[in-house]
Amino acid sequence: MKRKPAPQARKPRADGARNRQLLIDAAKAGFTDVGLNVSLEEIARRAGVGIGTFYRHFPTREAVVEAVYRHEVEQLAEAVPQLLQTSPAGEALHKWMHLFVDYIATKRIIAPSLGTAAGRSSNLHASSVELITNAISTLVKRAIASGDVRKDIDPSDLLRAMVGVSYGNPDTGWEASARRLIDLLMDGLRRKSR
Amino acid sequence: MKRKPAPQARKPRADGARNRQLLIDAAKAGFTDVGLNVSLEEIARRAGVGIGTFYRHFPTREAVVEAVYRHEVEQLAEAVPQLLQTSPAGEALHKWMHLFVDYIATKRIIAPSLGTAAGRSSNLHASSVELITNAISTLVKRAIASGDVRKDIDPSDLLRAMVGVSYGNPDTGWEASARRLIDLLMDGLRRKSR
DNA sequence: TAATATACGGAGGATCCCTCCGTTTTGCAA
DNA sequence: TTGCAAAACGGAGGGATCCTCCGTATATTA
Repeated sequence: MKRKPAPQARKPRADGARNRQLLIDAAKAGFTDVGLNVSLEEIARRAGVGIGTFYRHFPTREAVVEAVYRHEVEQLAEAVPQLLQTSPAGEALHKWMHLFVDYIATKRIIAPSLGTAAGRSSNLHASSVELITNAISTLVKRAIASGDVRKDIDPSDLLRAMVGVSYGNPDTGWEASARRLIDLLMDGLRRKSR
Repeated sequence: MKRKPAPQARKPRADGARNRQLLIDAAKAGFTDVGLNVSLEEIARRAGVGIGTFYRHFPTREAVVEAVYRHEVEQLAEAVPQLLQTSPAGEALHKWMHLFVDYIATKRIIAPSLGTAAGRSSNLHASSVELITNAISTLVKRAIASGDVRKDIDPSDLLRAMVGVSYGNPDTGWEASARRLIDLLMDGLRRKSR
């Protein structure tokens, strides 16, 4: 029987957190540069850490893929307040839509590996859908309130349009095309319905 | 400068063709038994050939995956005339629908690896869609002509229904469920609209 | 049957996966 | 500050896999 006189956990070590982030960044770079099958040792090499460190943070390849994806979604969500602070609402929405293209770009690469270990992956999917929906809803509301875009915009429709713009396309050159269409979409949004 | 006095190629060696087929069968078995990541050496072992022979037939893992898929589709197409010869048209259609479940079963496994080497894979997809569409159209037409099924059946709808039955389902037990639904579907088809 | 194009088989070097453990660093308390 | 223990680091190394290369065996043709 053990007492637990000090349930207060120790503060997580700074190097641990730093290396974890380095690994996630290196993994994303590796996926986009080399492909979904980058060797885990190369990811560790890019991050400047030993292979042992890699495996302590991510016990399986799946784990690092999931971490990269989760980080992408979080970035998308966290960008919202920051964009709203530094740009007018309409411009914030526009910039965010371009961030979304980045997000889709990496998602297209790692998607085949995301669903592999079924089960809890559906949780991941559900929570990411929610985060993204909230993000775009907030941005649209603010842009409507500030008069930057027309009033009759359903955030879900806009989201679907962006997904369609990014997914329905052929493999090569989809990204440039998606960005052009996003700009077009934004022009349309700005035509106020008065 | 070389002449080409005898453009007639030599007949392909029998052992080569045989081993190629053995490898495709072994690969399919390996994918379903072990998973998409079976080692290529195990596939060669199952086929009873050396690893060198494997690589001569399939230079990459992708190549063998594609060959397995192509073979599945071909089997589906080739089954049509044979079924029509040995069974009444309605039964032929019913049997073929069950073959289709087998096809989906392996497709579900290897699909993540099919799109990997983009580009010509779209050709593969297009041609397989065509083969399958032709197959089911032929069967439906014959079954209608023989009076085995009702007249108002659109082969494309039927195909979509079968895909939906097989794909919309959860991971475990989908196959049994799909087969039950297929039988149900067939019962519905047999109710003549007169 | 002889000749030769074709296919076979597997050894071996390179790479990758993952574990294990001695060493180093960091946070906390004295 | 200093000392200590928890936490993290790094990389050697065994096992598995990938893929090439080349000597040997076999089918086809004449």
